[in-house]
Amino acid sequence: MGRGHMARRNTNRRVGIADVAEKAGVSHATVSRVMNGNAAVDPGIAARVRAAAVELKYQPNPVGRSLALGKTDTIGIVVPDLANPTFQAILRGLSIAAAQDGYRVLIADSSEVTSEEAILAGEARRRCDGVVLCAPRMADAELEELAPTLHPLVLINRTTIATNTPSLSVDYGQGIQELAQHLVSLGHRRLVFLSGPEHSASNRQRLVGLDQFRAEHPEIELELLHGGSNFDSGHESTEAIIASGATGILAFNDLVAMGLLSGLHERGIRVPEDISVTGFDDIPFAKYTTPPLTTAAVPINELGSLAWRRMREQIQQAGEASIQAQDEFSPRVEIRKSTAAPALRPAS
Amino acid sequence: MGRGHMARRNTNRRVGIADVAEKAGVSHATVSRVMNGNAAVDPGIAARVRAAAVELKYQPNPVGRSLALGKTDTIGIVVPDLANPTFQAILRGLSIAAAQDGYRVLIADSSEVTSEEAILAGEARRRCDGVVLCAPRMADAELEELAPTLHPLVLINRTTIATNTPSLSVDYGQGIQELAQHLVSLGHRRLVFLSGPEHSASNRQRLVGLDQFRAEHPEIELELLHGGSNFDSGHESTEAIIASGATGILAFNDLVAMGLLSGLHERGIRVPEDISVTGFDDIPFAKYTTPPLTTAAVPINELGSLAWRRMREQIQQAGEASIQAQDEFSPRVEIRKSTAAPALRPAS
DNA sequence: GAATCATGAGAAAGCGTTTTCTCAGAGCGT
DNA sequence: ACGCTCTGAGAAAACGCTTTCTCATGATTC
Repeated sequence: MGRGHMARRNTNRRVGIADVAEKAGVSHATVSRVMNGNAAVDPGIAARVRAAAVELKYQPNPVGRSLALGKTDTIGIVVPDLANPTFQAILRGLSIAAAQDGYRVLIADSSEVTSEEAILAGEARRRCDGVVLCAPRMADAELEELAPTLHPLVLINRTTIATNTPSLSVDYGQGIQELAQHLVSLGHRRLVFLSGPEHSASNRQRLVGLDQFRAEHPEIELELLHGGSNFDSGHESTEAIIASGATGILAFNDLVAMGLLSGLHERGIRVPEDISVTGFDDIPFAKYTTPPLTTAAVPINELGSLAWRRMREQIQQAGEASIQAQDEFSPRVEIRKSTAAPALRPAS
Repeated sequence: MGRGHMARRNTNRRVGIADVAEKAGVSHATVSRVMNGNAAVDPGIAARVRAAAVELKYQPNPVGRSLALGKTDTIGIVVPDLANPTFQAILRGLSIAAAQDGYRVLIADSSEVTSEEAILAGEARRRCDGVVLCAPRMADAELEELAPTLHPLVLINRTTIATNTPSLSVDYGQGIQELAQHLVSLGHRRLVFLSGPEHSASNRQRLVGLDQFRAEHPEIELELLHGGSNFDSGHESTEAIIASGATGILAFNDLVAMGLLSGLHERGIRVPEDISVTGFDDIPFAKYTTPPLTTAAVPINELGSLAWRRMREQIQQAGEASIQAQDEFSPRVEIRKSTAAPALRPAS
């Protein structure tokens, strides 16, 4: 009995707009108006409403708002691995920048499972006003197909052919060339590139950069060793690196370099006296390794905040489809102590 | 003209339940039923609906669902600083564990601004089904008052008096005692504790642990130096540490220890030959520093997943208020290479 | 003083779902 | 055959808010 079949629910219910309206003796429309300052409302009434609101500790339900407004004030980010400092930094920069504009970020960790990325991104998009996607291993075709469905979208380290999705990328090809150049100018003649995951887009970029390097430096011996993208894979490559006889090692990234550093240390190989090692990314820890790591610094903190700026641009100009910026960062070689001239030219 | 004043919107509209219903020739109620498998529905009709759904690529709008269901399948986490590996690890563990149960996580970084934490937590709570709160510096009174309003809540490294909010904490007091004990048993007699942020709850715990240690070891000289919680503060303390004349340093955490390590290295002080240094937390990088860091390992990956488990318990037993578990982890001392017997007993 | 206008508040539709309520029709027993 | 129960589908309410529409009231103007 009672008026509605759900009347009972109203006990222990969270305070809603209706409660405020009742207390202030106005309609909920008016409450909404004063809360959002949308239309002109009599100052006296407005004051009464506001008083009622604070007294009841009224806080608008964001889900209701979202449904009515068609926006969630939330953006999603999908990353392949939250354990990677690079993605941690992007997430952090994004979160802080977005927060400044009143947006929150929802995170989706694909745990390196490439096949899940598209699904996660889609789900995130439905819950959020936009998505920033880090999917280094997703196939180009899949990305191309997925991108338009995600629309407010910004890509990290990937680009699409269609020019309407902004992307931020790092010129890994140039960075790795500069690192190689650095080693060569120190006197190294035998290098090895300890490569990253096979299907990683950024690894491919490094590879083409190194091809170019080879073309320009035919005198340099540059070997390629397969590895992964984390500590352990760097550590596991220690023996192979030693066996290679190279004096200069280009590790896929800082994590790999650090794993390698620790492996070499265990084996009693001195860095940089016996072998020079470079990383990539300049994660916060890179300058605290022993020896401090020579690496290619990518402006990791800016990436996140710029990602947000690009996202915001899209959200604001909703509709008016325009060509989006494709930002590319040039890494800057950060010479520290893990590289030096090779001690003696080894017999070749 | 047209039927409603918003009819125009229906162009370029996302496909909704109504579209599926129309295509399948049923009511939207029926579509909902087959999508959720809630009530029995004729297999033939169900098939028709499902076909229509896939053909239109229908994906239910989560905001609509959330409003109707009163849940968002999302939990929030508020952390003081996403740059800290400890919180990164908690976030990661939480995110992965929650994802396994179909939940997502929304992140709120308070950027160390204690006064924002309560607000952020409140906002997060309104958007989510629960909140996990890391607020090491929030005043006890404020926490006590805030906790009930956040209800499905799990606290990290904080506890409340009211026994109905689960909390996960690390026994920092015990851990620091064991580290001190370790140094003493190596032969150190002059120690300094390089403390963390003044109002940090976990710092206070370390302090009481050390008081107890002092009581048990009146013969040991234990000085206290004020510091912070990150790399830089550890680095900045280098001179003070050297000046202290101590041979065994208990750093607030691994970050501080690493900063100190690098500062000592720059000054030519050898670790562990001249000075022994310990950290706390055992962040992933701790075993790759040079020398590898002796530290107290907290099961950082478990923290996140256990936080989710406790959260899930609360979400499931919604209503039936029961006493919640207060989990406490005992850190395990991880002896590596940054600690050793002091070279010579310095003149005292 | 009557007609016009501006102001501002309430009624109601709409956002996209789920779920209750209700009722038509089929199947069954007697 | 009649009425009964049962199955299953549609109508409509509900979730909590925003916003359009509408209309009353008081102010303004000729």
